[in-house]
Amino acid sequence: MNTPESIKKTSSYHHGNLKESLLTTALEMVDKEGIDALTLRELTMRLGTSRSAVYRHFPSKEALILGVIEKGYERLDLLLTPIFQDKHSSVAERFDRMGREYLDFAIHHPTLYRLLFGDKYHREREELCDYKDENQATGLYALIGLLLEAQEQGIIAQANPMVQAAMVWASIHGLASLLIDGHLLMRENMEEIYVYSQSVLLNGLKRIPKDE
Amino acid sequence: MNTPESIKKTSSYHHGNLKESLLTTALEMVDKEGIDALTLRELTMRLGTSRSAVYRHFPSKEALILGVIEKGYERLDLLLTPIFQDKHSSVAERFDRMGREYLDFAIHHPTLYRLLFGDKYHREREELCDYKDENQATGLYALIGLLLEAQEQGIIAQANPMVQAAMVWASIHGLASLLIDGHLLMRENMEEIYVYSQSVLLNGLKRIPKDE
DNA sequence: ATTAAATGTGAACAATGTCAACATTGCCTT
DNA sequence: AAGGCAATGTTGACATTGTTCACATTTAAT
Repeated sequence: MNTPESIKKTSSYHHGNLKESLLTTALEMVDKEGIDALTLRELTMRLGTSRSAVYRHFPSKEALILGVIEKGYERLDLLLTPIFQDKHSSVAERFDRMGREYLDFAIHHPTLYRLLFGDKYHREREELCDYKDENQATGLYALIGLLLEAQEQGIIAQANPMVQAAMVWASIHGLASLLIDGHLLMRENMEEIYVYSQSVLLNGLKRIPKDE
Repeated sequence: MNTPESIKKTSSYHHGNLKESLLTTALEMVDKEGIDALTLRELTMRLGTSRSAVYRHFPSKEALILGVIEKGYERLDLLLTPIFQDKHSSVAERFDRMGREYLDFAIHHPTLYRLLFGDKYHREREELCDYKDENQATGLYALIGLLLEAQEQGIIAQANPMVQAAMVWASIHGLASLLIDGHLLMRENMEEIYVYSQSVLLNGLKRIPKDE
C-alpha cells in the first residue's frame, strides 16, 4: 500500500509493526530506566497491546532482550566504525578517539552497556575471534586492524594483534565497568585516569620485553 | 554452655545459628549454582526453616546478599593479602602473583566475582579511594602500596599511585570480566594473553610519556 | 468468497519476595 | 524458681512477573 509506515493503520487490533516497536521501546526502557524496569506488562502497555502479544514475535523475554542487544551493538558500531575508518587521522589519534567514544558510550548508556558485555544474555557472535581481513571493520574487530596498522608504522611492537586487541579492549572495558558500576570513586579524575591509561597502553605496546 | 557450636541444639524450633548459616549457605549456592539459583525458599528449605525466617535476620533479600558480598570480599582478601605482604618476593614477582591469583579467583568463582564487582548490589566501602597508609593493606588498597614500592625501586615511573592502581586494576578486572562473561573465546590462549598483558602494563608504567 | 496463517486477547498458573498475625523458645528480672 | 518480654520461627496470604492456553480478529492466499 502507499501508506507510509510511520502512519499507524486505522485498525486498532493489529498493531502493524509490533516486533520493531517492541525492540525499539524495550531498548529505550532499558537505556533510560534500567533493565529491571523492563517488564513485559509495562512494555506492552506502552504500546497499547496485551502482555502475551510479545509471544507472537519472540519465544521468550530473553529472546526479546537478545534482539535489544543486537540493536545496541549496532548503535555502538555506528559510533566506533567511523573513527576506525577515518584514514585522515593518525593511528594515535584514532586510538585515542576510539577509547573516548567507547567510554562515553558506557557512561551515557550504562545499563545498555552492561547488557551488551555482561554475562546474563548472549548473542551468538563473539568478539575478537576469527579475524579474517581488515575489511571486517565492524565494531571491535576494527581494533585489530588499527593495531596492525600501528605495527606497520612501527608505533607499537610486532605481536599477535588478537592478543594485543584483547589486552587493550580489556583495559578500556575494565575502566568502563568499574566506573559505571560505582567501584571507582574518581569521577572527577576521569580525564586524568583515561589519559594516563592510554599512555601506559601505548608505551607498553611499544616495547617487547626481552629479558625477565 | 559447654556445647560446641558445631553441634546443633536439640531444639528443632530455634535453629540457633541461622544468620551465619544463611550467609554461608547462600554464598555456597551463589558460588556453585549461580545467583539466580539463590531463592529464599530454596535457601531456607536446605536449612530446614521456613521462608520468612530470613526476615528475622535480614530486612530483605538484598541485605542478605550484601552480607554474602562481604563474605566474598573476605575470601578474596584472604588470597591476595599474603601475596602483597610477602616481602621475600620481588615487586615484579608479587605483581605477577597478585594478577594470577585475582584472575584465578574470578575464573573459579565467576558468579561470586560478578556479585562483588558488579553493579546490582553494593556494599558501603569503595575500592581505591581515600588511601591513607600502606598498613591499610587489605585487598586492593594493597595494590597502591605495591606500586609505591615499585616507584621507590625505580621499577616504574613516579605518578599518582591511585591513578596507577586504578589503571592496573581496570586492566585485570577487564580481562577477568570478559573471560568469565564469555566475550573472549580465547581460553586456550589465556596464559599468553595474561603474560602479554602484564608485560605491557609493567613496560607502560616504566616510562612516563614526556612529549605528545 | 473461503480458508488458513498470522497476530492479538483474556484468563489462568507457577515461582518468588514480602508481610502480617500467630507460635515457640530463651533470657532477664524479681 | 516464676513471670514476662524480646528474639526467633511458622503459616497463610498477597502482589508482581513470565508464561501458556484457548479463543478472537485480521490479513493474505487460493
